[in-house]
Amino acid sequence: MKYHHGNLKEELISSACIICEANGHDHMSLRSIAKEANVSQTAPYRHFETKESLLAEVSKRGFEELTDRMKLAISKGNIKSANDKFLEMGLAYLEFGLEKRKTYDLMHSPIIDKVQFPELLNAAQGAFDELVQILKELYPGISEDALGKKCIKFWAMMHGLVGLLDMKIDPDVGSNAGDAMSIVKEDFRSFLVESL
Amino acid sequence: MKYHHGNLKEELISSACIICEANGHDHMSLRSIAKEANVSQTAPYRHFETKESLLAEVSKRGFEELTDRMKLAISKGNIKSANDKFLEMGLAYLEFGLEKRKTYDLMHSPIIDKVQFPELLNAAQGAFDELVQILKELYPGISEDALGKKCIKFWAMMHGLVGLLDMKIDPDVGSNAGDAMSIVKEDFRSFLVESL
DNA sequence: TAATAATGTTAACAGCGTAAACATAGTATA
DNA sequence: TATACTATGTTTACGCTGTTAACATTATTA
Repeated sequence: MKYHHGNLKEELISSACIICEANGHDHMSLRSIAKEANVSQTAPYRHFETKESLLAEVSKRGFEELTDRMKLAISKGNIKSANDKFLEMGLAYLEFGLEKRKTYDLMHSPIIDKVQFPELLNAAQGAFDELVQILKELYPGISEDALGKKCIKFWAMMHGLVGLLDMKIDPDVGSNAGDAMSIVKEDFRSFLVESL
Repeated sequence: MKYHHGNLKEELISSACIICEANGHDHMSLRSIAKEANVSQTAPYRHFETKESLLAEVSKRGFEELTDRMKLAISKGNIKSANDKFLEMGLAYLEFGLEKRKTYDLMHSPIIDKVQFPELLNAAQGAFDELVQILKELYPGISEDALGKKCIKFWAMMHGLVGLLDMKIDPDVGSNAGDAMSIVKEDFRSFLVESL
């Protein structure tokens, strides 16, 4: 049993990522993460100033994965048109939000002030930039102003869609035709096309 | 100094509403609320099973206020067309989300399982129904299926817009033309019109 | 009037984030 | 190589939290 762990910081982060996605960030205690790493309850403080800064790291990795997924989605070999790229990217965003719902919640939780964590802010901006790029391709020659509005519109819509699925409000207006997720995923293409 | 407070439940709720909006729901302790009501730390447990159920009540009142604002917005005397009604309602939604940001966060926070609080679920559905009604007016004779999609689209967009403003991502794509809120509010009408 | 229900208090529990003081291991310098 | 320094761990302790159990007081009902 060695005194120094050797790779504690990394293990704490990846543990935190797992626990966060499993339990939600508000059911995740620093102490339990430390215990899982077989380390004393205060050991994390050699690597993170506060619990919040560990959560910021988890959030950052979330945005990095989201960015990766968005990039991957538009680089699939058989996709040519900007339109298709955009739709694939939107789907990738949605899928990330649905698959990693708890992490997604953390990423958008007000408990972490992104201004206080520049690297996190940067990671979030990275994902947003993917949308900007694809919209520039989709609307060549668009003015900066119009582009800004498009970005807001689509980012908001995608973010809103993910959020909607968590609300238990039935989005299909009274009928009981299955859960929101399947509806959205099925119809997402036509849904977005209509919005273009 | 009387032993029985007389109106404790109501006072706890309204205190909670205020503290929640001031500090955010995760910086609000049951004990502090009890103390503010000059009552012992465990007194709230005579009226609420858990802290969560008090928060559920706060959330419920949030949805009720949101619904009221949406109703009020479309009943202004000088508004005639369904189109205008819809835009006013959207603005009302946005304004609520921005003015009562912390409460809005609670209302959409995953820490409260709406299924566990039927009255809360009902209140949330009430707000959603306002959107459904105005969209039915806006698109007379629309199929249930198409209506469902419209609802999802606009609810998601409005919810997403509110969420966007909290993210520190600069939504105007690089320029520094002020904060997101003013941009969105200024351009909201043309923004939504474009989306209709 | 007596019993009961409603609503308050006090005391206590375990879990939490965090700080301070201390211990050990690895690294750089003389 | 010996020594100082830094990085990284542990132990202990503090105040705050949500919640439960046992008890006290008031209001209501039979």
